[in-house]
Amino acid sequence: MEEKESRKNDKYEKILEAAIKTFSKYGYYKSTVSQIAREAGVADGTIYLYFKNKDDILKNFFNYKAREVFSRFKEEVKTGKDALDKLRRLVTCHLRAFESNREMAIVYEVEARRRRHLIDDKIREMSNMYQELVKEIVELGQKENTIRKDLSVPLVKQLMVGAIDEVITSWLYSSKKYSLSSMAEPLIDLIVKGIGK
Amino acid sequence: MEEKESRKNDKYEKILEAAIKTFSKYGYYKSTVSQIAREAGVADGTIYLYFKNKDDILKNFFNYKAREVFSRFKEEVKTGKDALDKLRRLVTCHLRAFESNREMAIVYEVEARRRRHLIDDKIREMSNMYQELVKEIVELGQKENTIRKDLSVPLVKQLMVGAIDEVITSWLYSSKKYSLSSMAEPLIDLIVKGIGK
Amino acid sequence: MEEKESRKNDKYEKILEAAIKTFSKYGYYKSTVSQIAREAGVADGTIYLYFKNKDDILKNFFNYKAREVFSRFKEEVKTGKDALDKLRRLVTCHLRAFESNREMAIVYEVEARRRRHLIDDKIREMSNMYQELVKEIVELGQKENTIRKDLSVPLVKQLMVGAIDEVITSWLYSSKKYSLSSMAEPLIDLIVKGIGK
Amino acid sequence: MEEKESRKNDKYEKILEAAIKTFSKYGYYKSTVSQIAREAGVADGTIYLYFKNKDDILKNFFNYKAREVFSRFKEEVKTGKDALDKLRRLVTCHLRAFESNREMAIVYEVEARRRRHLIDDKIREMSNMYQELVKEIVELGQKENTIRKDLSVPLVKQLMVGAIDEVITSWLYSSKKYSLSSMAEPLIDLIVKGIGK
DNA sequence: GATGAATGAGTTTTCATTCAT
DNA sequence: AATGAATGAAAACTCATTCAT
Repeated sequence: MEEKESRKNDKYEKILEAAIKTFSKYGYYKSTVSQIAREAGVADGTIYLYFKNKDDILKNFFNYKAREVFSRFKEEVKTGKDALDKLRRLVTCHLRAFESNREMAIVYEVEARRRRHLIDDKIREMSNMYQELVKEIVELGQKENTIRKDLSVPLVKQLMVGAIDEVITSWLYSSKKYSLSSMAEPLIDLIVKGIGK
Repeated sequence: MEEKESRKNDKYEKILEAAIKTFSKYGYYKSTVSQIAREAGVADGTIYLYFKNKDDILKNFFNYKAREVFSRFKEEVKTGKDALDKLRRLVTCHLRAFESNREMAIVYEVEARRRRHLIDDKIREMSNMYQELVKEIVELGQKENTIRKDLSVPLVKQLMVGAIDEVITSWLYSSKKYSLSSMAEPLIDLIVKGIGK
Repeated sequence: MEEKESRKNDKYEKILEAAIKTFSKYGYYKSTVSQIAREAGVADGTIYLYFKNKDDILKNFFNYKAREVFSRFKEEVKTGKDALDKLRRLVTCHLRAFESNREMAIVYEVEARRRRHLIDDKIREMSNMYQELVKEIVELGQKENTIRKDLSVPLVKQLMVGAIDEVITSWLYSSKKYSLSSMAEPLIDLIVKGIGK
Repeated sequence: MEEKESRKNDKYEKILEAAIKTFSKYGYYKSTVSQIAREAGVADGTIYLYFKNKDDILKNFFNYKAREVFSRFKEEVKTGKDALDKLRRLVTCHLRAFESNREMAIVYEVEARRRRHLIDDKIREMSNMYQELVKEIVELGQKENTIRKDLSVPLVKQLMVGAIDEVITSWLYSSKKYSLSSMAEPLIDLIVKGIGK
């Protein structure tokens, strides 16, 4: 039973990994179900035993793959001892996660973040979850008096999320001569202190 | 003669506007050429008199529509009397432009920014052009001593571009109870001073 | 009036020549009306002032261009003093005509001869006209006692027409290191004496 | 297993037969893929499981259908005991084959023979193969002293191929009151002895 | 569960033809 | 007569999805 369960999981994951690989290479619309099946080493029809349809594969990417990564973010934030430490840990962990899984990063950045309105509620919720983390940090920092009080929490959220995404995207399409995680410290410094003198 | 010229332009623009409207509503891939034609009030075949193919419509969006907006940015930056003024003008102008043309904003954010590698050189060039503006401002500010010197110009570029895009995207998918341009001042403040105390 | 007539003819012919050139290069179906118009130096619509439709251009090729050539054949046959002389003249004239107008030859061989059933009666009639010439020669030769009597006239017709066409077609697609008209004498010799000893 | 194999072949052949039927009726260009699918009793898309595209169907006709016929010709020529016997067998076999498969005959004569330059190498090779047979016979006859030596082999080839094709084509578009194979003997007689007295 | 052949709706694109100027 | 922009019907082809084995 246990074994059967894990077998099942095995195929579910294999298809999901294949999909990520394919989506990251050709984009969602130009990827065909057959391509994914071939990449996963299963028959076309098998995909429909694990997913409702093509769209559902993308949705599952978030529920399964991304949720896994995101929960690590949560963990890191929980571990941090104060707001700035939490912030440092979140950004570092985020960049490291995306650096070590480039294909996932591409699918997330290209196919999901920008399509919030088109996609499923689950995905939006996923996206919001991240933003909640940021909110948490900001509010804690304000209590701790390490973060300015005269600022709109949602805006800070947007600044951080936007900056991090842009750093990731730039790295994705660069020739990758630098490591993504090496950007963490300078980025945090910038977010905290600003560009002004 | 004058009239004929404007008529001709008329149809090119009409199709382009219809395409932007359609792309912004359904996304590039889910929009059909027939839909665009109907929206533009022309026959399907007419589209191919003005554009090589569906892809070419998107490319033209940048060359024609976006380039127009971007050159306004350039103008604003040129007008600013110092780095911080230039910065303020750029951000304000950017938010205003996207606020007044929501459909263009969606197509730009969703279909282009995230697809840099897939799309035409012209578009990449377009995208770079913006980043050059930011670079210009930063370097001027460093000379004027209003912007910190211990920072990587590309990273600042990423922070700013990312933050602005995120602010726009959030607004696009919000219920729009606030004006986008009202975000300019607080955003600039944040970028300049940071979140720290 | 006369001049206007000839002007008209001028454009009619120009289009026809352009069509032959185009058809010979790309084949009837892959040639577009626009291509023909461009080649002829007229507007697309102008073609429809001189021809009912695309098909009609092909039909006119036979009525006008080919008929002209074919009437020369008739002339030659009339001039010949006996059956074998007529035969020699016909074959020689035929090969010369097609040699000097390769494009017409291609259109005739490829687009017409093999499509007898698909095409207009006029074309079939055209095609038959040639075969009538052969018949005339054969029957005269039989009277003159220079051509065997124990043979079916239609079959001889087929032998000759088939052989001549094949010689032309082979030449058309050869590297043309030999002249087509040089094949006349050997071919006639073969038709008259056969291959047997 | 055996059955599955034959089933598979079944559909490939069914489509091919349907295509030949359709091509012979309307010509290659006026035949649509949908027509062929309907005729074959399959869905449009199914065609693309067995053939790369419409063109590929025509190419397969030669590789599969015609090659089969042509190899029978080879067999017959091999069987003949001397040049004239080989000749008789070839011509008779050729006419019989085309008589019993009229649709194939039309496609071969109309769509292929005249398009040698446009079509696939395979087809040209096919066409050459036949001409090689003729060459073989002629050269043997010259050794045996039953065929004249003062003649160009390529020209004889053209005479024969041209004549046979013409006899077939004439029959195809006739009301078919005579059998095609009945033309074999008179045709051979003509080729061997010529029309002269 | 797994397969993959078959489906057919849906899409892009072409091009002969028309018609207002 | 001449133009050429506009039309829209028609065609090839793709691919997500189904279902008999």
